Order: sequence, then C-alpha cells, then structure tokens
Amino acid sequence: MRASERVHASLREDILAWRLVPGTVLSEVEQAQRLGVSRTPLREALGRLAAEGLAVVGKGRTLVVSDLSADDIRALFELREALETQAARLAARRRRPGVFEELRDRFEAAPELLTADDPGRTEYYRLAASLDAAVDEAMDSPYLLRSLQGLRTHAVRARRLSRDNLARLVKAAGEHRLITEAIIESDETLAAQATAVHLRASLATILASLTAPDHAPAAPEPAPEPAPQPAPQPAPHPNPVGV
Amino acid sequence: MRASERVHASLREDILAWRLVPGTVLSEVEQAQRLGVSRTPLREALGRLAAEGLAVVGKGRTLVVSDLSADDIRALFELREALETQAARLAARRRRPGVFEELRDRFEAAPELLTADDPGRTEYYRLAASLDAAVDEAMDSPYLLRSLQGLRTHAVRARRLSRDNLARLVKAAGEHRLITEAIIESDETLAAQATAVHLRASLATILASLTAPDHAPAAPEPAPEPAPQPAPQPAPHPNPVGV
DNA sequence: TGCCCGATCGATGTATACAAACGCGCCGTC
DNA sequence: GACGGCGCGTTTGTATACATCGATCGGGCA
Repeated sequence: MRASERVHASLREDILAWRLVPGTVLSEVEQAQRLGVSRTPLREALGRLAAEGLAVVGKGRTLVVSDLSADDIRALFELREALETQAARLAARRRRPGVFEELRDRFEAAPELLTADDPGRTEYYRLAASLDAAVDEAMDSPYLLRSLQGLRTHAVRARRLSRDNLARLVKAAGEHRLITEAIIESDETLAAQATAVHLRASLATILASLTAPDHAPAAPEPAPEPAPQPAPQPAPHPNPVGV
Repeated sequence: MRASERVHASLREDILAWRLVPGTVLSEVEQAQRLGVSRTPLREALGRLAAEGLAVVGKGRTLVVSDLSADDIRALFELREALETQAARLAARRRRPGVFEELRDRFEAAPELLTADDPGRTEYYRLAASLDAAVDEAMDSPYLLRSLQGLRTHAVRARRLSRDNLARLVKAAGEHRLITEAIIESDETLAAQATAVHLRASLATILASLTAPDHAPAAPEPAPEPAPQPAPQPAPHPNPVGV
C-alpha cells in the first residue's frame, strides 16, 4: 500500500473517531513525523482530506480539522435526505429480484439479533451496510453513488459522535424493513418516503443524544493497537451507516 | 497565485472545453513540461482533478480524462435532480425577500434579451448564474452546496458538449421564472417540481443535441489567447449552469 | 508454435533541499 | 500608551534526485 494512502486512511480514521477533534491544526511537518513519512505523501493525504471536507483551511494557510456542530449535522441531513431518497427511488425502479428479498428476511429477524449485547449490534451494522450496498448496486447511478460515498464519510462521523441506543436500533430495523419491502414492490414513491421517515428519525436520535445530560462530548475512541493481525477483511461497505 | 492552482485551473478548463478529450492520458512529466511547472504542483492538480471526477485512474497507474457519454449525462441528471430540487425546496423555505423578486422581473424580460445574437445569450447565462447564486445563498445548507458545486463542474462539461439553442433558451427563461415565482411564494413543493420540470427539459435538449445529425462531437473550443488583461473580475458564479 | 518467465524501460511514488510567503513580535514613533 | 512598520522565524510551496513498481516485449522452454 502506498504511504500516501496509508497516511490518508490513518488521518481520516482519526478524525472520524474524534481522536482528532475539530480545530486541530494539521501541520505538515508535525503529522509527517508522527506518521513516519515525508511531507510529500502527507501533503497528498491532506489534500484528500480537504477535498472530502474533513479538513478546511483555517486562518493563514493552516489546515484544521473541520467542525461538526449540531447545525452542521442538520445541514448534513438535508443533503442526505436528497441523496438517499433518490437512491431508494432508483433502486426501487431498477432492483433485480433476489437480493432485497433476502435482506427483508434478515431485517425481520433483526430484533432477535438485537437482544444480545455488543456483538449483536455489530452484526446489525453489517446488515445495514448490506442494505446500503444493495441499494448502491441497484440504483446503478455512478454520479449519485459518488456523492453518497462522500456523504457517508460525514454521516459516520456524526454517528460516532452520538450514542448507540438499543431501542433505536430495533425501530431502525423496522424502518429498514419498510424500505426494503417498498423496493421489492417497485414502489418508488414509498421507497423514497420510507427513507425520508427513517432519516428524520435517525437525525432526531442523534440530536437528542447530543443534548442528553450524560453525553460526553467528543469522547475519543481509543486508538486501536496496531495489532499484527494478518489483514482485516474488507467489510461489504467501508463505512456502515444507515442506523 | 500558486502554481498548483494555476495548473489545476488550466487543466480543468481544458477538460471542460473538450480540448482534452476523454481517454487522454495525463502523464505527469508531459503535462508538467507543457505547463511549465515541476511535477510536484502538477501532481496536486491531478489529485484535485481526480477528486472532482474529471480524471480517473486508467489501466496501470495512469490517469486519464474521464468519459462523459450520453448514459453518463443521464446518470448525472439523476443526481442533479436530487440536489437541485432539494435546493429549490430549501430556498423556498428560507428565502429572504427582495432578491428573487428582482430575478423574476429579469426573467420576464429575458425573451427580449434573447432576440439579440451572441451577447444576449452570454447575458442570459449570467442571469441564470445569478439565480443559481441566489438559490445557493437562500438554501443556506453547506453540505448541499458542496455537492452542488461538484455537480456543476460536470454539468458545465455536458452543456459545452451540446449546442446552444435560442428557442430552448426562451423556454428555459419561462421555466426559470416559474421556479423563481414558486420560491417567492414560499411554495416548496412547486419550487421543487418546477425545478424537476426544468431539468427534464434541459436533459432532453442536451440528449437531442447529441444525436442531431449535424452535431460535431467534441468540438474543442479554441484555447483563449492569454490576453494580458488586468484581471478578469470574478463572476457571481464560477460555473454558470442552469440552462 | 504457443505460453510463460524475466529483464528492461518508463512511469509513478517518495524523500529532501531550497525558495518564498505569511504571521508574529519587537521596536520606534506619534 | 497605542499604533504602525520592519525584520525574523516558522510554515508552506516548489523543484529535483532517487526509489520502486508495473507494463511490455523478447527469449527460452515445453
């Protein structure tokens, strides 16, 4: 793997996990030394972060980690609603049989999955990611896909800021099932509206979590020890969202 | 101005104007020599082009100018419809009085403007760009704005591929007026639907132009002589679209 | 004669040295 | 005491040299 890619992935993950909090200045020499590369690949990584919107130019020529306030999250969901409803609409129009039927069954069985503790949640995230992937493939719209990918980066960041909620996940499973069924029935309008319903509920959950009295703002996830595992198998989706 | 910016703007404009046609390989050393800079700033420019989707990695590690077929344009408008209808909806919700009233009057007067020849068209493009800018400002949604900006790059490229059509512009003026009026009346649904109508008509015009028998495919616009003008004043919008 | 392997060549990827620009602080003056 | 100008230092921007990877083409073997 190229150094620039590795460094980009590292910085990106640090930002998404809130280990690099908004306002942190991303000095070239400092980050280059920290990550053990020269400035050249690091600059490329910073450029990609800026293109993704994870970093913005601050005062002077400095690059700082971008902010993500409650207002930002609201604005983010205004974009998300536009993109994901269109994605659902197109998926309902073009879906090929089989894939979504299986997903529907899995969403039906999801509440049982969610009675268990943490492993069950992880499994549900994978399921939600599978739905995303199925919609991505079914809609067959490269430009929309690109925008969705860029959006999901920020969606992940927002979700990791808020708190996971078991009751919410059970409800989300029902909403996902509804979307899946609408796609199966090729009901474009219903698919779009069910997606909108889901997104509104999801946004409300996140915002409520932010204002909760016991919410630890920007609780940075501990950096995972660089365990010498063989290689983490790639998830069906790099950034599971949709909960 | 930084060399990397200048080179990026130059390459970008070459691609939008179809002087660099799809499939052209963007070799680092070759382009660096052609544009008179070293590989370092050129690499940064290429990275930005790739992030915008104007260039894609081809076989090997080569970067090539991205394709823009009729199917691509259709897919592009699937994204565009999602973004611009949402933008119109939000603009209708949040618009501040005054701006759109003036735009409506100008769109009403547009047909007379369009009886003249080329200068009239250029003026209409500026007017359409003004509407874009007004919507951008009124919707007040940074993430949506970002996606729209990225989209417009490709929209410009598509428009420059097709042929300007005077009759179409007159009709477009009417569609724009309808959108403006809906925003003035704070009618979100109508604003969104009027935008959808406009985009469908616009897409149809572009596709028809492509299949026209006398259509010169990829007629490259001549590179403008680097006239030593003092400095081109920034247009209200860098990429006027919306016709 | 066809397939596979390897060397060579050309490209991209990385490191580093140099240049320039901007911020910041100090000093002088008003 | 406050404001403005000037110089220094740190940072980013650029150029270039080197490393490394992959593609292609030729030769050898089956």
